[in-house]
Amino acid sequence: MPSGPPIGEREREILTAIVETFIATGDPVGSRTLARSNREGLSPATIRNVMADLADAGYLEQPHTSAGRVPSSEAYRYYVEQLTGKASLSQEDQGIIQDSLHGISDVQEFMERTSHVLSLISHNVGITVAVGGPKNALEHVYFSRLGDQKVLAVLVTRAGLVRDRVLRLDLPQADLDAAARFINENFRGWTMEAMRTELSRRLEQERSEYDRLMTSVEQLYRQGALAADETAQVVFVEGASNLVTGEQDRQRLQELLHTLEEKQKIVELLGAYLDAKQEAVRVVIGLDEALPSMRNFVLIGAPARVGDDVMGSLAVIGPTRIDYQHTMTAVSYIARLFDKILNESE
Amino acid sequence: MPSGPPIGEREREILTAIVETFIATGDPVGSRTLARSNREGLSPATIRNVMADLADAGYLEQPHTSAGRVPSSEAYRYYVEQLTGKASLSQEDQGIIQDSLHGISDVQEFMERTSHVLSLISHNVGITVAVGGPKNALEHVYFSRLGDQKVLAVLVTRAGLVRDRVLRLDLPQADLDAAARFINENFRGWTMEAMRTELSRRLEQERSEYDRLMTSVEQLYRQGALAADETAQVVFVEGASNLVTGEQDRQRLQELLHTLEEKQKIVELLGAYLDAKQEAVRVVIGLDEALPSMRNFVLIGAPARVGDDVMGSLAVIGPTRIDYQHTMTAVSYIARLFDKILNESE
DNA sequence: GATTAGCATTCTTGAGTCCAGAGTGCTAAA
DNA sequence: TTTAGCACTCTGGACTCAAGAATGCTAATC
Repeated sequence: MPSGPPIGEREREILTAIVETFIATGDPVGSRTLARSNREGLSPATIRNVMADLADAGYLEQPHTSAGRVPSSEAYRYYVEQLTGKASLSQEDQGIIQDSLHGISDVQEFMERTSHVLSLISHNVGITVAVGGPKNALEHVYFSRLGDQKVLAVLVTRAGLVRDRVLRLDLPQADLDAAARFINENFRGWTMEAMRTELSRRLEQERSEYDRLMTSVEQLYRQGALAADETAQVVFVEGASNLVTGEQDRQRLQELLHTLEEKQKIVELLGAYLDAKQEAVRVVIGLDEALPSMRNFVLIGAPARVGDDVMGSLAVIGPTRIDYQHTMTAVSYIARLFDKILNESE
Repeated sequence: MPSGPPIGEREREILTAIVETFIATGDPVGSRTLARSNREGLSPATIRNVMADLADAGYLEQPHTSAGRVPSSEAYRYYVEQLTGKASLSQEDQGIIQDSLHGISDVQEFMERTSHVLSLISHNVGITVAVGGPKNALEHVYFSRLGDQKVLAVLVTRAGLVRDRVLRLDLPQADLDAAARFINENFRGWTMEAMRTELSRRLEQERSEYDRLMTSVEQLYRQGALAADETAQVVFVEGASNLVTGEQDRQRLQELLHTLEEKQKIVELLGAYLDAKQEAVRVVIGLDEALPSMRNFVLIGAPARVGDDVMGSLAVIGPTRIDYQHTMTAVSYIARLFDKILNESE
């Protein structure tokens, strides 16, 4: 689809104008409208010619014969690419962000609020994911006997993520302490994955010569005290109601909202598109490959990092008709803030 | 509105039939339709007379002159009241519930899944709230130094709720341990509210003779390590997308979804209507008094308790046109299951 | 050769009309 | 007390119609 002759200056300008007008109004844009708002006084006819070329090249689409043109995914990609990225956030937006995120030192709390803030200032869906996957480094564990048969297991990752669970176990506190000490001394700094593998190996190997300690550890392990699978990720999705205005088709709206409720899918989506390596804001146009219900939607996201550690991702999901410049600026601003605020305390 | 002559047997029967037909079809129901499905062969005309009476008494409303009748809130209340409550859950639903909730010992996890299950089997919005308010009894606290300037504070309530926060503080682990010991020894079993009051009193009083211990405690206190305000409640809302089908008005749908995103409002709503004392399932018809956007919506909820402790609430929110019998049965079933499963381990 | 004016043509959209269908209320008969 | 009959009301879908917005093409113009 992204074929055809290379785009010249005039084509570029007109394409940009079309994208911007369409984003602003939502209506297919015609040659006449365009001619009016054009700086150089090009006539509608000329513009029509250019538009025909752009359509041939796959940048424009026509809902029906006598409607204006609508940008294709390819057009949005092109548009985003040529954005300068120099824009800065309005005073007002900066205020909203500062007010909500100031003075937070808890990663999860930061992420929860961030998803909210993102949805507020983008008027779309704000999403944050705190990575809780097997790649995380273990900081320490803590076990505490609660009732007759209950044990509280708290697991802290180096990234500052805390996961707690109440297990059904009946072990004296002394044994729990011993088990915690054992794990903390042996596995601090290991990835969850490696820790689990090694632990399971040792449990297997030493099965014959089990002592009290290993019995406790095994029980805790079996009960999932050290679980850190994909499902352990923490996801915040906020602002789904913002989509009601945009999506006309009832059926599709429902599917859309339903998809957003499936946290697991969202994690996969972000995981697939936002790899941790790349630094800056990333724009993915056309999410339907990953999620069919997300046709005509885009993802604008950035990794959330503190220093060199990736703690998760921040993103906005919205229709292709989203305000790219503004949203990109906001996402990038918050991503930087994330680093800054949480770094202060390191 | 709920006035007029007492309802006789025939009226009762017809009113019930109207409510049930309306719930099933969603269309205003007319005398003709009703006459067809009526056991005793009453003629449309007779039914019309009864309907006129019921309308006078405030049980029926008319969208416009020549449409059928629609049940009023009063009619739903009456309908719910005369439900036998004897119905039992289908095998299939029981299966779904058991599969999702089996073997969970963590209150929060149970609640999270429950909200999902409730939305699944009611085809509406499932809501659970774990009480985290000031009335909760403290079980114990635990502090752990994380990094240079970070402290993890874990607070466990007697109800089994765990709340963790990372604070920005720089205290050696020894001091943290001392502070935790102090709080655990002095305040275990106190309500959060009482604990906070007493603590703040002592801090005030002994300000002059501060020792190392009290300094640590004060710092922790100030940083919110012991916070347990309303906002600390944990709320799970699931299945909002189910409302898309039901609500026709775009504007209202948006408001509705927006309201459901405001967790705080939801907590208040449940708090206002589901007082902990009453045992069984409660049905509240007409939520617009509390939340204007919830006109034409009902709440079907029950307290979530383990033994005598109230841990929160379970509820379904849906349109007045909800399947009352089924939803009530489901809510009550899960409420009992909650007690049963979590009690096993006490 | 690039640009533009002119024009026939296509397609959407909203307004207006019309009619069948469903339901009501009332009166009079059973 | 119940029911049949009937005039009347209101909605909603089908249809038509005209205005408006765009287009593509051809021929004239710079």
